[in-house]
Amino acid sequence: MEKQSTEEKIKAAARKLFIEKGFAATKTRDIAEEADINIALMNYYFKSKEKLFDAILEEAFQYFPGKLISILEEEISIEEKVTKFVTTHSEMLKSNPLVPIFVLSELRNNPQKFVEKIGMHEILTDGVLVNQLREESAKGNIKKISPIHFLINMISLTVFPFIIQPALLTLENLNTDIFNNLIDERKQMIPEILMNQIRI
Amino acid sequence: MEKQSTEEKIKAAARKLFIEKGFAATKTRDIAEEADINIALMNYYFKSKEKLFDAILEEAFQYFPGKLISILEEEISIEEKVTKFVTTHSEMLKSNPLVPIFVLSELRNNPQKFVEKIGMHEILTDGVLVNQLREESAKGNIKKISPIHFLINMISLTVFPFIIQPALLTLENLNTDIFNNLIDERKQMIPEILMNQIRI
DNA sequence: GTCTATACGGCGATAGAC
DNA sequence: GTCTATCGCCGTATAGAC
Repeated sequence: MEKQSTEEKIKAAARKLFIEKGFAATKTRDIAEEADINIALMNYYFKSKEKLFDAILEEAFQYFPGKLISILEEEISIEEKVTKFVTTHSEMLKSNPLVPIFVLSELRNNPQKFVEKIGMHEILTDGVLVNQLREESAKGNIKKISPIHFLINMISLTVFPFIIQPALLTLENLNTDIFNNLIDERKQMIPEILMNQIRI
Repeated sequence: MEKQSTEEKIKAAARKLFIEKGFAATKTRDIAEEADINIALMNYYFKSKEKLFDAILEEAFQYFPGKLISILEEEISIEEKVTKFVTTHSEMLKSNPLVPIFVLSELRNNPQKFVEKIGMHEILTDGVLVNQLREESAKGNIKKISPIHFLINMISLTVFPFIIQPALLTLENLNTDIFNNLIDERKQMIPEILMNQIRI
C-alpha cells in the first residue's frame, strides 16, 4: 500500500475521524488536514460532507450487517442460529466498539436510509428466521412469539452494553478487560434467555 | 397562560423545534423566529444553544432517574419490582421522546456525569435489588445471576426499542399507535423473560 | 434588567485559475 | 485533478438603547 489514491486517502481520514468524534464534531478541515489534501478536493471527489459520510457508511454496512443478515438466512436450527448470530455480532462489536454510537446517530438523522440499507422490511416479513419461528410454533415445538419482538430482544441484549460502554468504563472496578469478559459471558447468556422464552 | 415570560417563550419554541427536527437541524434563528424574539435574547437568557437544550432536557430528566431508582429500592418482591420498573420506565419513555436522545448524547459527551447523576455505582454495589438477587440465590430460591447482567438486561430490553424508534416508524405497517402497542406488549414480556432466566 | 442591531469567526461549499 | 480565494450561513459576542 505504498501509493494510495487521493480518494482512498480522504476516505481513510474521514473514517478515522467520524468513528473517533462523530459526524457533527468532525470538521471538513480536519479531514483535509488528516488526509493531507486541500479542503476543496474533498468536495471534488465526494459532493459534500454528508455524501462522504454515506460513502463510508455504505462500505461499513456491506461488511457489518451483510455478514449478520446472512446468518439469519442460514438453514440451521433456531438455537444454533441465535448462538451464531450473537457470538458473531459480539465479536464484531468488540473489535469495533464505536460503531453502535456511530450507527445510532445516523439512524436518527436518516432512519429511512438505514432501514432500506439493512433490508429490515424483508427480514421481518420473508426472512428465514421469521419463517422458522412461525413454522416451529405452528408445529407446537416452541411457543408463539412475534418475530419483531424476538429480533428486538436479540439485538437489544447484544448491542446495548456497547452503547453504554463509556458509562460502564468510568466505574471504579470496570476496565476494558472486564468489559470484554462481560461480553463473553453474554454470548452464552443471551441465547439461553431467548430460548428460555420460547421453549415449551 | 395569557402572558408568557420571554424565557418561557424561548423554551417552548426550542422544545417544539428540538423534538421536531433534532438538535443539529434546529437553528438558533429558527428558535428566535418561532418565539418571536431577537436572536441575541436567546443568548441573554441561556448562554448558548447547547445550554438551552440542556435546560429543556433537565426538566424532562428530573423525574426520570429519581423515580426509577426509588422503585429499585422498594421492599417488594423481585418480580413485582421488575414489573413495576419496566412498566414505569416504558410509560415515561412513551411520554418523553427527547430523553433517549439526551441520554445517548450525554453518555457520549460526559459519561462520568451521567454515572454520577444516576448513582450507578451505588445501585450496583449496595442497592436493595442487588441484595435481593444475592440473598434469594443464596437461599436457593432463584438461580445465581450477576446483578450487572440482570440490570443491563432489564434496561436494554426496555430502552432499545425507543432508541431505534425512528427506524421502526419508517416501516410501512408500523405507525405510532402500533409502536405504542408494541411497547405495551413488552411491559408484560420483559418481566417474564427476566424471571424465566432466574427461576429454578 | 430587557431588548435590538450588528459584528465576528468558523463552518461547508463553490468558482475559477492552473 | 488540484489549489486559491471567496461566498453564504451559522452560533455567538458585544455595544448600547430603553
